[in-house]
Amino acid sequence: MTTRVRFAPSPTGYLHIGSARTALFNYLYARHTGGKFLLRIEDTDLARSTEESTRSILEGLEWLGLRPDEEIVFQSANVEKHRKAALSLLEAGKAYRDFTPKSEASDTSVSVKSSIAERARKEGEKKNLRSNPYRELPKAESDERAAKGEAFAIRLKVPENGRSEFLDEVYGPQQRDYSEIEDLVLLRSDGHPLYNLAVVCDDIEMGITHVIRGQDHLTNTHKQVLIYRALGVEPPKFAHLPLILAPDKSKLSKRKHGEVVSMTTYRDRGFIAAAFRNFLALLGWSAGEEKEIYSLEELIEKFSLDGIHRSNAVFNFSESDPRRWTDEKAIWMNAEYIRNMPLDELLPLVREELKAAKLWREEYEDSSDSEINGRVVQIASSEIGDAKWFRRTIDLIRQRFFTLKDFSEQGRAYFSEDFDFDPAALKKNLEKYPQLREWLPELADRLEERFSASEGNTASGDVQAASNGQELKEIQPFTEANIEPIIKAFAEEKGTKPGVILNGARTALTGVA
RNA sequence: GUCCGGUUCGUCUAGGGGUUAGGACACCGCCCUUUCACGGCGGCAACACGGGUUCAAAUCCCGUACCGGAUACCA
Repeated sequence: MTTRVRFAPSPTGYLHIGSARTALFNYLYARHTGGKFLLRIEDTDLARSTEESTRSILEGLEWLGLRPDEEIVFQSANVEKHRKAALSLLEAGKAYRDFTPKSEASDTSVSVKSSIAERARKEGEKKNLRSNPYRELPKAESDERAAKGEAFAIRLKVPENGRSEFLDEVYGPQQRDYSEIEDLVLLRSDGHPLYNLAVVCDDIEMGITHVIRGQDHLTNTHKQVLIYRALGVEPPKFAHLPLILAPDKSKLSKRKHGEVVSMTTYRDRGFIAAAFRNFLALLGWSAGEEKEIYSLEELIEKFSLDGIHRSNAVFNFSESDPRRWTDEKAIWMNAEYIRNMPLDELLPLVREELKAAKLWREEYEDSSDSEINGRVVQIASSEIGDAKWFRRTIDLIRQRFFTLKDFSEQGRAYFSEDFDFDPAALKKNLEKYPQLREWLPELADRLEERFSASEGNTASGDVQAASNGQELKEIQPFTEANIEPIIKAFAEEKGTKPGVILNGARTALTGVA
């Protein structure tokens, strides 16, 4: 039997980091086992679900490269089936009608969650989960009241004695006494199916073999197993994932922590999808080796359920420090990808970034330059063509960048005359040495003289150089190796350190430190 | 409250009876570069606590503490 897993978000907001990781793990597991990765949008909570959320989630998954293998299932399309399932359970005597009027939601000033916790605490020990007066109502009477139009919810009849058990692929054997599980509502009094029922029905229908989801569902699983059994279906395997926590160890939430938990934030702030995916994979899972950078292929090959942790992971960021707006390891990993990924994969991403920043020029297009090797500093694009120049420039400056945004911000001066000077850089590299005001233009003239692009003086000019003996100096290319001695000599001549010249030039030319 | 889960450097983690407890990020230092960055080398830094079991416990068992999750006619 082939593995079938699913990612089942509810569209009540953008794609959250924790959800994204759940999706990723499902995807990796499916690929690793040669199975299918499915997507189901759990949009049955009409009040909270929005189309925009659905779109945002899809976008996030798309960005991460997690495309479902089959048609997306919208849970709301299946409510009729869910209803039927509840009714069949009722018919079979495995569920009962509860005619208790629906209690009004308590005051809205407190969050729903805490008010529920509060109530649970109050009810405390004396609770008896089998005390519902309608649980043992004779069928005839129940039918009659229903026929008369009295509203009812359908509750699952949880056995009085015994315990629920299942084996979690991550957390091991799980058990829960039935006395701890309430007769959960399957169908609301307005006929609306509830989460646990809907999930089970859909997972059955979709042929799900492994349910991989957040650990916050661990206790739900007992209820769901009960529903599977009542329906006469063998439950799938379950694997629960540790949660991702905020630095204060609270559950990472959209409401509380804002955009740092949203997938789209990372896309919009210049992250490489592969880098972020790599980072996410290592949050709560490990291949058990001393390695951090994994290609998607490697992740798929090495992924296994028993590499998943049992303890929650903290996603480390600081709300007050803009430099640590997200986990520093994620930023580092992104920089690592920017520096080391094949240039041809980076170029299109940089192009998009520059386009967004209105710095893109069509002349940069088509830059298939195979002969690039080493660091050729080519200042003038006129000498080698814009496309080639672009390619080399990106390859040069990517060494110091962390996100794609840096190409249009820190690196703006490479693509536009209109750029800002970093005040700190100005102070440190230019104002400190007033003589630079004369030195730099002088140096520029000297370099110009030396490397001026007259007759065939291009990057590949060394061919000519070789055949031209003593004229060598005149036609050397403008490379790091060739500039260096000139700068050194210049510095010496002016009685200063090359660093002063170099730093000053960099800041004057690019605006950055 | 009750039930369930968890606890190795600040953070992500390896290790699951005998290790100088390993790696990564961050931080610090040195080297490279008479520049920034990259890179290289090194440093700081952890087994929550208390009892067992054992020749030997970070590792197995019990308890405590702390953290988290769940407890809804939400998902």
